[in-house]
Amino acid sequence: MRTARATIKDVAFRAGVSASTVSNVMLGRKAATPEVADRVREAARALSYIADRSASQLRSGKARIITVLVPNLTDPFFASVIAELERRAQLEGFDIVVASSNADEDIERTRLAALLSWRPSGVVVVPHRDDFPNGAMLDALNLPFVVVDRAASDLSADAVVTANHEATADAAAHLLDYGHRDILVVTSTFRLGNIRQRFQGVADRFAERGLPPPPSLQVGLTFETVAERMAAWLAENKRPTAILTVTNFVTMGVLAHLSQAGLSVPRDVSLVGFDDYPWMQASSPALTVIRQDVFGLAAEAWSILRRRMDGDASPPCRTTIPCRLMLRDSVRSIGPAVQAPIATARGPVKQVLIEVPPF
Amino acid sequence: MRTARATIKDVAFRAGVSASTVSNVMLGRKAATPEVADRVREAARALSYIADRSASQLRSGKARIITVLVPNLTDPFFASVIAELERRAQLEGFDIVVASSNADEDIERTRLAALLSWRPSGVVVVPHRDDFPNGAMLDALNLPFVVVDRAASDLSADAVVTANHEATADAAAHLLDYGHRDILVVTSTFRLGNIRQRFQGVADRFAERGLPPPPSLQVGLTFETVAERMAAWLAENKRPTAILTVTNFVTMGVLAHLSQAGLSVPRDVSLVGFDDYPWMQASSPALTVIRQDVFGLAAEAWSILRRRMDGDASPPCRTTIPCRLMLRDSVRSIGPAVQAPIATARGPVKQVLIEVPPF
DNA sequence: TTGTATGCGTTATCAT
DNA sequence: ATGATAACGCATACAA
Repeated sequence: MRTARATIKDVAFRAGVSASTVSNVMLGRKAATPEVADRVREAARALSYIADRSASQLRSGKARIITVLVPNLTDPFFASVIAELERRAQLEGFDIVVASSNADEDIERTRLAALLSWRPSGVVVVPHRDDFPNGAMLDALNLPFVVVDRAASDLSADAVVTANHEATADAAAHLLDYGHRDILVVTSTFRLGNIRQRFQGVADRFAERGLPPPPSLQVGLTFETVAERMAAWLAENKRPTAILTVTNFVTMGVLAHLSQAGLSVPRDVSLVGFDDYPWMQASSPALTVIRQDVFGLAAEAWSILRRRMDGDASPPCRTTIPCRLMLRDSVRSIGPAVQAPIATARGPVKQVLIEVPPF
Repeated sequence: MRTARATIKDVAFRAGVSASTVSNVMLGRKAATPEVADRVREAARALSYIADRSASQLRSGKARIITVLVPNLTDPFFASVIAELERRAQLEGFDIVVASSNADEDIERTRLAALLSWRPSGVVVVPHRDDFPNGAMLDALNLPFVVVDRAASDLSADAVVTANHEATADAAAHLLDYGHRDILVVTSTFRLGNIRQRFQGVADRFAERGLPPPPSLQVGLTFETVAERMAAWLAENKRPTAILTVTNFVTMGVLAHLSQAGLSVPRDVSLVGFDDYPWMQASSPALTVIRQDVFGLAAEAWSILRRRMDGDASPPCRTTIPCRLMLRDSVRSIGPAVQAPIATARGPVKQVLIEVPPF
């Protein structure tokens, strides 16, 4: 039961017109006699005609494809960015091709090459390293592309990044205001510049208050190592009064360890997490977190891409998207001098539930 | 600084051979003199040649594209399925085009049409309804496709689904064994067959034990409504001793409400969640959950797709992937007669941490 | 307003 | 083993 796919010629034949008329009608490029147009559309419908993109793209040179490359597709941060890009792309008739690099240089290069074979209109990349050596491939093709989330400050490419330094500085101030001095900053790895910035934000705020930088701990990139490293660190060091985690993934790992170790938040230790996903409010207590503006990141990336696709050739630009500290219940006030009582601190921040699209 | 993209002819010219030879060398289809092959590869490298998919596909008729359509890309369940499909596709040189339907019939149809214009080798769909009316489009094209997660039992298409009924029946047995009789089943919506099955699993296990079906609550599809409906229900009904949630999303919402309401798990109410993501272990206490085998679902979907792409024309098949009840700490034993003490119940289930790929 | 002719970049066929 | 040629399905320029 082979059902040969209808081509433009089949439609033309059935409608009793030429292929170019069908093309014009389907694309709405030229005015056609209403009656002819109807016949064409009727024939197309009857044959379930769907234009072949390969042919269309080959001929027109226009792709309407955005390719997205991220380290992995399971991290909710990257998944959210893709979701928002797809939503915007859909509105303007672009399709999204996704690929993951598994944080590997070679895979990243290979995948990028595969994505480029699509002749996409634009590319969005979250590189596995913030110097993005594979970016040269994109530069050489003079192709609109945006680097998201991980971009060295001297990277010569359009970039959209989170206000890492500010965000953690704010969080540090919050912890200091609540009387915390023994703070542990738990990071994934300092090989990533954005992670270094997040630590630096804390250190700088500490310095402003005349304090030495807090200790930091790198727990690596796999979930298993987090609990392990946390346990080892806590065995050798005095337990801090507060922990600041700098990725959603580390936040999960640290919480899992605390839970296993029978430590309660915020009774035994206060916590400020990173990123804001629904589960962080499902957590008991609801977590005080640094909310990255994922929509803002994706929106800006899309906006830049659109500009470049429209021919904008101005120098590379870098946009920094601010975060917001969501005050909830995982930080408790300790010590005598609380500069910012809970009621006040909560004031400016709306305790909205995160909106989740229907599914 | 326009950098014209190198075509196969450019490579051929530079290597001093014909386009056919370049094609043969690049695709490794015919044997070529090693020296010639090297010259071709060298030229290709020098020109950063990447074959144009459109042209290649148009001529060869082979696409190496899998398109995936899901209700939304933010739900971790769908995101995980896509991640695993991408991983497998990558290994065999397929690319993934993704799209979301926003759980809307019309968008689903439109997106499906857009995806089909790629002439994909295969399609994976999580339809917005389990009767999947838009599946006719795929049938008509005689295109390999697999329906995942939501598939009416009489759906005439390859389908991979979770063992919904079994899974919740097991969970119900667990709760009953721990002495719970007042159980509330919180669902998203009974419009979905898989959700109805999940409730039915509980009801049937109750019936086996001579008990009437437990109450159920539909909390809808947006995060806001969950807390609202939960609050309303609890205001009018006696608090159950245990809650069973049947999606990861509902689990989050219920936990968020319990946290807001100051109710502690499992002290005030026991909970069995659905799906198993890292945050469920980060939760305090670690949640007892029904783990859907996302990898299994994706692996089977891929396997079917491969078979169909290889020409298998046997009748549609439906595969049911079993779940696993992960016993952790959110269910407490109540009442006098505990049939299965914690130590025993924990025995067969390894308390492994979920492996998360590096990012 | 509609039709004819051409070519996009590649691969398949066939000839050498 | 390599090359010449044609054709995939469509959109465009131009002719009618």
